[in-house]
Amino acid sequence: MKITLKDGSVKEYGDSKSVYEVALDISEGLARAACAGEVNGEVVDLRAVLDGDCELNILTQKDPEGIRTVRHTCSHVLAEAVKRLFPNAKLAIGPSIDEGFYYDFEAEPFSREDLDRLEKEMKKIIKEGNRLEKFTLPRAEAIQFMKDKEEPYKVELIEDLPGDAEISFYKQGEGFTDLCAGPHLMSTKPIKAFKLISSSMAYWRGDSNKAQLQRIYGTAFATKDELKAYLEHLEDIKKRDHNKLGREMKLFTTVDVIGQGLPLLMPKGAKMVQTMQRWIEDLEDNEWGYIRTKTPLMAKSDLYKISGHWDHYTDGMFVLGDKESDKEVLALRPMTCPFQYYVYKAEQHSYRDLPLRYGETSTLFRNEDSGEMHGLTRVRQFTISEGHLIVRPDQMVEEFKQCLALAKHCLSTLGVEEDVTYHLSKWDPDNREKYIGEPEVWEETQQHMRDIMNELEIPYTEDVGEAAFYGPKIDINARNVYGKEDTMITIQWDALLAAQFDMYYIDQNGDKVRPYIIHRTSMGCYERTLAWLIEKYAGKFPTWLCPEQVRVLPISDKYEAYAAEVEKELKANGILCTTDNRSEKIGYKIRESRLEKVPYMLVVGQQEEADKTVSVRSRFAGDEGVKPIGEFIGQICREIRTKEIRQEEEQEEQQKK
RNA sequence: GCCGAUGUGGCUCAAUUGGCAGAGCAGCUGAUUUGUAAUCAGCAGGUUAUCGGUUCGAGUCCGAUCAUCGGCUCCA
Repeated sequence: MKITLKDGSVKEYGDSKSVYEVALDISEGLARAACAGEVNGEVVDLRAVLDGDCELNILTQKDPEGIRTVRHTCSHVLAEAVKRLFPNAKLAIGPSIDEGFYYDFEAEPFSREDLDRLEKEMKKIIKEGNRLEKFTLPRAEAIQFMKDKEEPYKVELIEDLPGDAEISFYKQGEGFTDLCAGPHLMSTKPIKAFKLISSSMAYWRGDSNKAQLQRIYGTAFATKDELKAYLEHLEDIKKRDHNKLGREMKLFTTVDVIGQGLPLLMPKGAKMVQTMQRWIEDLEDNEWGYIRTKTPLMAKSDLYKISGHWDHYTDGMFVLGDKESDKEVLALRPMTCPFQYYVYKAEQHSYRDLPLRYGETSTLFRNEDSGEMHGLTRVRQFTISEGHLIVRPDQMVEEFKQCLALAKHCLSTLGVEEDVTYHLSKWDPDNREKYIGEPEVWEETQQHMRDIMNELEIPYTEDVGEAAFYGPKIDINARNVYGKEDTMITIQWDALLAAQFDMYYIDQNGDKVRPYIIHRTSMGCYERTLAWLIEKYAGKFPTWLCPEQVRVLPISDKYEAYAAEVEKELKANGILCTTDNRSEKIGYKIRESRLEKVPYMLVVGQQEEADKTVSVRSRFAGDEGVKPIGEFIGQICREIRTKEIRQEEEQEEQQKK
């Protein structure tokens, strides 16, 4: 047998070699191999060639499916190691995931030392290099097989499979056999580089009423270098974690006695939020036809009873007073919708008035479960660029599109347009009590939203059961540094709540007609967006967002007066500016300014004072030379006005000791 | 909410088996007056998250509370 690999290299095997042996040989060199090759002069997919004989797909570890297979096999090696060291552990499930794999066990919690021991045992197993052999059993026999092994979770898994299913197993050497659909490597040997990352608790089948299992996370790569790079990458992204960097940069903090999920924005963080808020409010009002409202942060329970939140959402609300009593009960608002509806209802509206686009910078309160709080991304109080559009049905599609366009504009201005995914969040027809309204309305609305997305050529996924209780929505999600997704922006289609609140307009014929409503945000909530920006830019924000845009650095106190003059002139132009008047060397001041990621430093000394110039040093280009003050002001004002995102200088960051 | 880990000056971290809470950076004071990533010296700063317990003695051991972090979404 002669195999020509994609890279042109040729491998020859004697006829006595089985396909298994050939495949194994190639799989050992997976990093170099390719999944397509030539066998005896004919181009074939090696997967297909080998499938028939031993089921294993030959894949390169570089192709995503290949490395998945390696990781999946690695999770079974972990399972074997756990059974060797902790014979009483029960096996649950062990899939490969985006950046690695995990396996759930019923066992005592694993410590880091346990993980280290398990890693050693896994290395041993890999060295033994046992062949993985697949076999199948009819369902009844499979159940008995796992019963004999005293693996109740596996029994449960098999019991959930259809009655006529052939259940597949992998025998991994003499000591260990696991239930698995495959595919797997044919041997444990090609696992060249792996690492157990962490352990934690997970519920059996993700259900908090079911057993608590111990989950071990790990990862595997084709080569040791790739693993090393990945682990370094993990260290690296920790440095831009908003929860660490945001505190270091004094953007926010938390205080024990204030409480969970209630971060304090420090002056620099507050300034950034103010910058964004002013931008969004002016943008919406001046360019996108919005009008502003300012409504209360709390209301009587009566309001939430009308909106449906009292029935659907009380667990998530802060209720002031005794819910059971007859006395007046207030609740902090978890959303602004009904408040703005009453603004609408306070006047009578003609069809000519519509659409009405109400915007509000609105602070909301949501009583998240105590374990859910995280930095600035999951909090109990937050402020959102919220808005509700009251729209005639015939205007709905166009207005919805405009909301998407505004959201995209905000994202691209912030420089994060490429980092998001779009999701059509649908209702769940099998869980109807969670939603109000008729199935036909839901299906029709969802189809409208599909049409809009397709017309705008925005790629999106459809997520069942993620809708609001009153309507489907488009969610725009972003990943944090750890790859976890959060919703940044949401635009919701609501054909139902207007009836709930008896909202109407008068049409051409003088009849009362129900409007439709769009609930939307343009750039999401300020706290979460700030967190996202911290991670996106690793704290090196575009100048327009920086809480300190310029720092004036006099060479010595002889030039304090001139520095003050420069600062005054910058501030008169709306530039956020400070002066470092300490009696330190210029190098020290520059170092500190760099570490605090201030975009522009203006060094001033004798020469500058004499010529009325500034010596510009920036985060983007290093030394930008000496310029007249007016020229620098013109340049930075333009950069701020256009919200330019200048390319960062390629320079080794010196680390703080 | 649940499981686990963690909690020592503003920050980063020390403190043998329970035995005098310590350093660097930051801060303050003084000296220095500096030309593009760290000038020198001195001083001050802590009820070891909070509350309780064990002990002659607790940062260290035990319990509770609070907070922070990881996980509870990926389904043989």
